[in-house]
Amino acid sequence: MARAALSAAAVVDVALRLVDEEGVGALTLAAVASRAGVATPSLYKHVRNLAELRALMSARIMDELSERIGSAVLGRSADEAVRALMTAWRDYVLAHPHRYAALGQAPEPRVAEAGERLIGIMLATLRAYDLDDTSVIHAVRCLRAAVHGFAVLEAERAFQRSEKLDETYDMLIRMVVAGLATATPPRR
Amino acid sequence: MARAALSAAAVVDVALRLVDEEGVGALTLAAVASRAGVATPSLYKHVRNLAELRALMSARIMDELSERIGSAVLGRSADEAVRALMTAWRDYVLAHPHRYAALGQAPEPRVAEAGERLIGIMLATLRAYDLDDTSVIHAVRCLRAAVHGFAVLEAERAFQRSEKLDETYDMLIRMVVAGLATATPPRR
DNA sequence: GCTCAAAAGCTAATGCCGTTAGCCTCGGGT
DNA sequence: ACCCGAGGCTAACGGCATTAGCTTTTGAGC
Repeated sequence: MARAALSAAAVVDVALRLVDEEGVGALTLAAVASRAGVATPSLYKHVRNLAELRALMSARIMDELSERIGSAVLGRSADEAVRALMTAWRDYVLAHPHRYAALGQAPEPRVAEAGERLIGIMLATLRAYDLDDTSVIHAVRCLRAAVHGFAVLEAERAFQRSEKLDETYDMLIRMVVAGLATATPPRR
Repeated sequence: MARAALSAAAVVDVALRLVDEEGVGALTLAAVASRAGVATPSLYKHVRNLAELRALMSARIMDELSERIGSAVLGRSADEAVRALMTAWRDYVLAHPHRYAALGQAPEPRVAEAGERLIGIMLATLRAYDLDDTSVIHAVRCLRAAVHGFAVLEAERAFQRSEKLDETYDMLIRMVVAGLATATPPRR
């Protein structure tokens, strides 16, 4: 082995800090290299190209998110678990809005791969409700849609009015919880 | 006036067609210019720069979306109107997935400006429910979150399982409709 | 019909970025 | 003591956005 200064993980670290501080638009190999104290081409020793860096970042973000949500859900079940899940999700987005936005910058297939764990957590959380196999899938998708939609919109400051977003999210949580209670397979 | 060959609107047209066919990643001034049969710098006679082009595209997309949703809601009220609104929204996304994805490429303040009309429609639609002024705002936000979240995820093919997305969306609609029925101001 | 100013096009040039090629240099294993 | 490969570097290319400055067209007013 030679100098162990940098590594793929370290590059991702630097890139994430950069995005946190300056937004997704500032993510450039030149900027990452500069922060890492290295010439731009040197990054290619650790990362295949910009696209791969984005994918690695997305995977890392998904992992962080899954971990937080996973431990938030631990020991709770049913409605309480759903509330904890949704709250933890938003807390993460509020803590790292740019990071969450970066999730949307990688081509979805790769993010999806990294997100399998999170989906697993959601599936497990919803198992408390008596839904048949296909209904759980639909329910997880609805949960994802609601939470992710809110997260994206809040992260990009799309809610303009002065009403408190905390209250809006409370309402969304109640909506989802109520919806899950009455969830039956769609008739069609 | 000189040759009226191009115009800001025409440039936006070309750009939208480009995005429809090749995705948001393909949006480049060079590509737009080539399609318009013009040299790249000529575009600057109609559009200030790439960022402005993106903003104009977003405004146009928002207008299209608002128009379709507006006419879908016409003559309906309450639950039926909400169902029509959500259905029209998704239909638009399915018809132009890349276009919908392009909405997220412009800095939100400008998209928001263009989206005021759509928010107005949603506010009007939800007036049928007996909500106080602040609750309507929260309700509109929840509706936006659910629909937009589903739209984004579907547009970027984030739903992997084989279950029918139509059925998932039915469930989401039922969830939202049920949620609106029981919407009370969050206590806190 | 002629004129001419401005609108709308063009070419050339600049600078940033991603990416590749090829070289140099450590430092750990033999 | 040697060597070899990991990990760094510089140089160079091509694509892109953007700017500067020129040329062409055209329609409005005479």
